[in-house]
Amino acid sequence: MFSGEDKKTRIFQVALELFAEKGFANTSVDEIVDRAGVAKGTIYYHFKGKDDLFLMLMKSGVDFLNEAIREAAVGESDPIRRLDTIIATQVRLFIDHPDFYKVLMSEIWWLEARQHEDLQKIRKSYLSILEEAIQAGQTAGALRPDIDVEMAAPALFGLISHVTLQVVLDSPKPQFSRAHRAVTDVFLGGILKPRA
Amino acid sequence: MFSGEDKKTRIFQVALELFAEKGFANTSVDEIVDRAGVAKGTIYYHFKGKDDLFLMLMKSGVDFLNEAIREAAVGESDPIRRLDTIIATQVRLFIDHPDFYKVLMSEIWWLEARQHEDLQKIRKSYLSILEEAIQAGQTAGALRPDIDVEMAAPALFGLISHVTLQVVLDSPKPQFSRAHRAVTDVFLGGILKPRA
Amino acid sequence: MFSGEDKKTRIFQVALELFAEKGFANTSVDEIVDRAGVAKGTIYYHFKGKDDLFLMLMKSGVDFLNEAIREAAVGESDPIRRLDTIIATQVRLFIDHPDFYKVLMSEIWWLEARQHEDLQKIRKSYLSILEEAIQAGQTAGALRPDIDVEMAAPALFGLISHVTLQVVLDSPKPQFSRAHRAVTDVFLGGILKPRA
Amino acid sequence: MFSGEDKKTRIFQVALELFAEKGFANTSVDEIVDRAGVAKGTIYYHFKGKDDLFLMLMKSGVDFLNEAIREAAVGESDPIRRLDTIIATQVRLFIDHPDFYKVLMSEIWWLEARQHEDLQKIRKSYLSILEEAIQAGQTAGALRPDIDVEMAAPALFGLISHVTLQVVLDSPKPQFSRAHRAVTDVFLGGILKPRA
DNA sequence: TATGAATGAGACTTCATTCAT
DNA sequence: TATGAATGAAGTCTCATTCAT
Repeated sequence: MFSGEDKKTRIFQVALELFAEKGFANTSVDEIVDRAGVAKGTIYYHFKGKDDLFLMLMKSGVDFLNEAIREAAVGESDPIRRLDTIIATQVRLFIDHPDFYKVLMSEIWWLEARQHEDLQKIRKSYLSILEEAIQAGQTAGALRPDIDVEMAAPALFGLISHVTLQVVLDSPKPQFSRAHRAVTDVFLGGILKPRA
Repeated sequence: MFSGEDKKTRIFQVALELFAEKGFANTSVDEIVDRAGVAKGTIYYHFKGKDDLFLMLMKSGVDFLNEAIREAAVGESDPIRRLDTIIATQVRLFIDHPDFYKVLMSEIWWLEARQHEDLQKIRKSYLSILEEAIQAGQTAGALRPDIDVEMAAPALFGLISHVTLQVVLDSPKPQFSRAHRAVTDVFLGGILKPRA
Repeated sequence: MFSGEDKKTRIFQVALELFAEKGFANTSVDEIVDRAGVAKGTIYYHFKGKDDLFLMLMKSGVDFLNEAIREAAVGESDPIRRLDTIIATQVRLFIDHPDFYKVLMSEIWWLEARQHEDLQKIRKSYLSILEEAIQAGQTAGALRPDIDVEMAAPALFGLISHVTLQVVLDSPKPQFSRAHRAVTDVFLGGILKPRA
Repeated sequence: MFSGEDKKTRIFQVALELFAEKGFANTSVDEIVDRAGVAKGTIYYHFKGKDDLFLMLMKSGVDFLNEAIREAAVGESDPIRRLDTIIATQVRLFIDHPDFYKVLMSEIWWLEARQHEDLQKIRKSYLSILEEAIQAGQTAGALRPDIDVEMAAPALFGLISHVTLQVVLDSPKPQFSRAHRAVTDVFLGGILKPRA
């Protein structure tokens, strides 16, 4: 016997699982209800529809990410350490919740084309967090002054997500430290050998 | 009246357009034939089905990319300049064919889950080109020895694709040079201010 | 907080409103409870189901109509004035409760096909009131002897309902007198110019 | 083996039958395809959906009615005979196609509430044919000058439809002449005994 | 007397695919 | 080489109804 919140939560979890396994479009409502062990109507009692369920899922995930990053960065006054903390937090989340980010990364390309203005906004708000942190570092004189800040934010995002994807695909027990090091090495230091 | 090859080509172009606009799953065969101005059966005369059309599309695109990169890199013996050439080529292709890469970037996350073993192979072969180039640079002593080469390849890929996406989204006339500079700046030099 | 009777009454009113706005089949129980401000179960506490609610609604409406007509006609001994009174009463009711009659007029065509035997009976009983009144007038020699009485009753009903519908559709403040005059003019006198 | 037109026609006929038997809302697409002996998709190949099928049905029926009336009335210069011809034509059509008119009469009440602006227009255009004919008779001095022409048209329509309904319900072999006589008797002459 | 989460049958619709021409 | 009417499995969603509280 489950309370109402339990069933809604179960649907949430199962939907995320399935979307991550097969993608949004290839997951049917039937599959969700089968695996969740609820009746078909229950989905439609709790959500407006499949799209709505997806939107809620993404929203709550991105909100969580934003919150986590803000929280992690709040104590850091040193700009570089703040940036590093943000990176670490995000890598950690990607590795802990690969399902979610797989779905997000896949669907992010169609955000404009649909009615997902909400998510679109959230994406921008997320990028702007990165942007601010980079900007702050630049203003403080810790980062190269010629860096194109507007580009650096999506660069960091792409970097993190693909490195983490690789790590997740490679090993059953994904290593946080390897991914984290790879990202910071490349992003902060570049791959070039520093000239003496 | 079109010759057979014309119709097949048209279907190819239109399919790519639509997949890029709405995603693979959200594009129906009806839409493709409508916009292409051919009859429904024509698709099935030229391709085994929708999946086959998609696969052909991706295959020809990635083959083209590989070929272009190989061609561009062939004359360069200096490892850093070779890497830069590869980056430039890829940024150029991303900007010239955003439709194709949007689709590719979206579907890349499901490669394992489906019957896309072919594409999976192609992805690996592509990453290995990057990997080799980086490895060569490292061996030659031009790159930092502590770089995690296996991670650097996907890192570069994510970096390029997201920076280019940003550039494409931002302006109707996407600027190659800005994207290229951003990628090389970050990837090669990192964002940290070099210590004097 | 409403007493039980209040809620039942509210459901009645709201259901009639909605059935009139959108038809029986296009009105969902959810809509009724939403607009009535009661919980879903409450409908099923007070009524056996949606059909039952509908039946009760129609029944009470037709009963009311019959009662009103009987009451109005009771004092009239002159057959023509009695007929006129019946017409006036019905026109008045149609105009005062357009919602109800809209629903009735729409559903009347399916009486046979469904389980609405009750309503079917009621319809016949209603038509027979008209028939009796016409018959009485004919017997008394006030009406043309060649009138087909069995046809005249539905004729009158159709006449009244459609004239009233027109009046209701035409103006926000439907005019009783215009509708009444039109019906009696046509029904009693016909539209032909009397021969001198 | 049926040609394409045959299947579409079959769907048309069967849909009308079923809508007349059970009403629009109570007829499922499954029932239509079952009785028509076609596949489910065939409906959606020929029509946009169930609503569209219904609309087409009503449209073609009302068009036919309008055309028939116009054709019948065209030769008649005498206003009263023209009116009588119109009535006769309509009664004839009602009796010959009771299915269609049952559906029309039932759904006509919800025309405003839906997207049926087309049908709404058609209804008005139909009423205006009646109105013109009545107006012409009045202008020619053949009809009572005090008749409210705007009301007389819906009056005639309601009269015809309900009288015909009665005739159809009463007997398996509906009698045209009885219905026709009843309508003209009432509408033209009224039921009052002419004063000497 | 009243509630509302949960149900599941069944509704409408989509769509990749086939096949006779 | 090309067509397009036809298909039917599978999809999303609605909704009257139930039941534990």
